[in-house]
Amino acid sequence: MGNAEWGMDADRAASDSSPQSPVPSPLRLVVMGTGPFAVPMFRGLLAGRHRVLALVTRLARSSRAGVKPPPSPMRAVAEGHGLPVLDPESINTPVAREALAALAPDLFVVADYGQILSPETLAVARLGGINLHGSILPKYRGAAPINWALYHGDTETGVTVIHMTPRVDAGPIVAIARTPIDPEEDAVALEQRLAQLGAPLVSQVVDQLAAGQVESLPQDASQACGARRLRKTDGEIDWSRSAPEIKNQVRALEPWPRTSTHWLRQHATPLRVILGHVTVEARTSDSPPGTVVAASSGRLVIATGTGLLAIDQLQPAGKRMMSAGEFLNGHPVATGERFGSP
RNA sequence: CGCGGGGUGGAGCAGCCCGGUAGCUCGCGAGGCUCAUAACCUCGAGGUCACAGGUUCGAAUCCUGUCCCCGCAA
Repeated sequence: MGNAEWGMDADRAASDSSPQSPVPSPLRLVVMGTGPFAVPMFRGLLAGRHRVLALVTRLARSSRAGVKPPPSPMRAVAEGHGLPVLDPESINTPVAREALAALAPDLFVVADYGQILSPETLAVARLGGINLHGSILPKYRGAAPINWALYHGDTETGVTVIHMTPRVDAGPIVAIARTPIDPEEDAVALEQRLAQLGAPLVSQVVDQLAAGQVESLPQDASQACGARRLRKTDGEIDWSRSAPEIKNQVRALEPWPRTSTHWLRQHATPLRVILGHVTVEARTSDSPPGTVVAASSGRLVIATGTGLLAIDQLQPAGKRMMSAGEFLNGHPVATGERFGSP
């Protein structure tokens, strides 16, 4: 359901060249993507038999004065293939739509792009658009599905390809793939894996579209939940949460905004530290949340609301990520001191 | 010219404001203690104090410039 129109369009596309041929005509694709999540999919399409006309990506802004922004991975791939790159401030202006229409695309293939396509923009492509999303929809609709899955301690996730509709991430499901989450996996690693998982899925769906053989399922809206964009403040540790919850937070918020707290040291201003790898301790303690219960022999252990959390790696403000041992060599943390918000 | 922190033996830091022969916690080497040890004790090696210039009798420390790292902000 929901693909009747598609099927007719795709049939027509196939019959344009050779009505009886088992190999339908290649589609004219415009890929939209910005982050690393979209790269494997992009490479897969470039290697496939369909025609990639252009990349649409978000405008690269300089992050620091006098320093060039790091080249976006998607842009680099496109330039490597001599593809045109469009980076409109907004994809939904008449000007941007004209530029897209000039390419006469059959299909938009979108992943980790950063802008929401209006119905008018979506209509520029003959078959509309498909989107690769980093969750098992309808769970975690929105900007940060991978992060929120980790944050909530999910043990399974996946990728979903949907037919794009005006409602964000709410379109009918065309393909889905699942994968278990490793308890130690962080958002960067999981995103890489999901990107790899999604790439062949997208190519397969594009092939099916070309052949007019797409089946889709509407999402069960009653099961939907959101995955809103991350905020800086999501990275602040509330030590009254449990040790496993804080560990999930640390895993989820890489590479941004990361998870941080402050060493509330005596006779000095609080020192902000970002947490790297942490371990949930089997022991428990009666100390109030945020209290240092061990700070020697290379081990830094903090009491949480439920359970103890060992900080294995941390990065003091202005410094690099270092082991707890290194940190303790230069910073006289004492048991009984507190970590928390200043 | 967005704001801020920092570059000191292999690691992490102090010293800098109030210039005067380099210190702490580790690591490393040798020896000792010990049934034994990542524990403890003693001794030791190892430093262009980011780089360049300036001020000074004398600069890690003050001044100027350069390079690099990081946090915030986008």
